[in-house]
Amino acid sequence: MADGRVLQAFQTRRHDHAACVDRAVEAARGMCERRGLRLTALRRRVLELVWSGHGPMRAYDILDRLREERRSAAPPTVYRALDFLVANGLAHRIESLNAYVGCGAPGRDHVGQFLICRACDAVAELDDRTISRTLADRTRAIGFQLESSTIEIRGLCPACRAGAGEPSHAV
Amino acid sequence: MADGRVLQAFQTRRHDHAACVDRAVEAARGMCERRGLRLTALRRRVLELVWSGHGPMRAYDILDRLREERRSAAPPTVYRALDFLVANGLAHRIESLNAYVGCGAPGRDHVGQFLICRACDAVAELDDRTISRTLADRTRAIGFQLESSTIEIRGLCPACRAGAGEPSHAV
DNA sequence: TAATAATATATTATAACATTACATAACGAA
DNA sequence: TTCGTTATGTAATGTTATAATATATTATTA
Repeated sequence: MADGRVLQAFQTRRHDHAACVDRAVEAARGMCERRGLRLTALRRRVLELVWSGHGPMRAYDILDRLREERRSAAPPTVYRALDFLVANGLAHRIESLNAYVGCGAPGRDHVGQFLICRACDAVAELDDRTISRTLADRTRAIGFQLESSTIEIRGLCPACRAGAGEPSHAV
Repeated sequence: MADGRVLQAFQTRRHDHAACVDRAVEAARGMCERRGLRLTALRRRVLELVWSGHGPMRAYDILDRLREERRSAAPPTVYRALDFLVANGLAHRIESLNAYVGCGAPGRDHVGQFLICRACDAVAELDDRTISRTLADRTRAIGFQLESSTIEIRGLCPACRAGAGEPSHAV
């Protein structure tokens, strides 16, 4: 009943974030190789920037960072790279924020369910089968054919809810 | 188990849409009166424009229509009216479309779950307690405190799924 | 009913988000 | 190498949304 998983959990303040980024890039490299996709330097760099925190990154924030290294960067540069990442399951777009997060389980077929902490700005990604099955069942019950879904939940993450102590955060 | 309701169903092609608009305006008037809110001419007109179809209306489309009658209309004019309508439960914003729909059950306390037909552009609004309870249960299970949610489902409505015949549409 | 306070709207400007269109460059297969 | 494909550069513009300030309208109450 309660299968499905937390694909990207809330992180503690002092986790090794460089390792998160490395893991994401490594996973992306493997996935692209297997599928014959080109993880170009630009796409790889945008992926790193998307992963520069565990919080949502906006396109123009990424663009600003990119420009520091690549004079030619312009809006299409970053939007094209983001489109590639999203199309191939390496990142997700958060509609309610016009922003992007790295995918915690690239390659795994899933619909994302996102928990967004309003206090620390971190995002966790779920693939909870109970939720997706319920949505499928209930929409089918009224004759609607589900093709894709946007599930974005705002609230307080466990650490921020506890208040002080060891809050998780967006890095 | 399957309580909750369809707050705004998909409509048939030939339903009396003027009656939908009238009903929405009448409900809004009653609700504003009970709560001491001012349903000004502008807000009422924007509500009518939001309801001019059963599909999502974008702010600048509303603005264009409004300008035909009110020379002074500018972006803040329509955004302020939309903010009022959304804040008071008379309309909902569809995040994944940057657009707005009239609420099918103003006054009723509910979280919206939206079914958006990609073929005819119509939107149905659910308040399915099985879905909302599942979301609450599953997020609580991982320690997250849910405050609000965005649930937007894309796919095919019953009529468009059937193909020909009597497709529903956005009016 | 005139003064006042609160709310709503007008107006101008600009911020924030995203795409179009076309040129050039890099890559990869024949 | 040539050619076709894919990726990136470049300029302009389209779309969505808000800031800031002024004015008008409405409601209250002295």
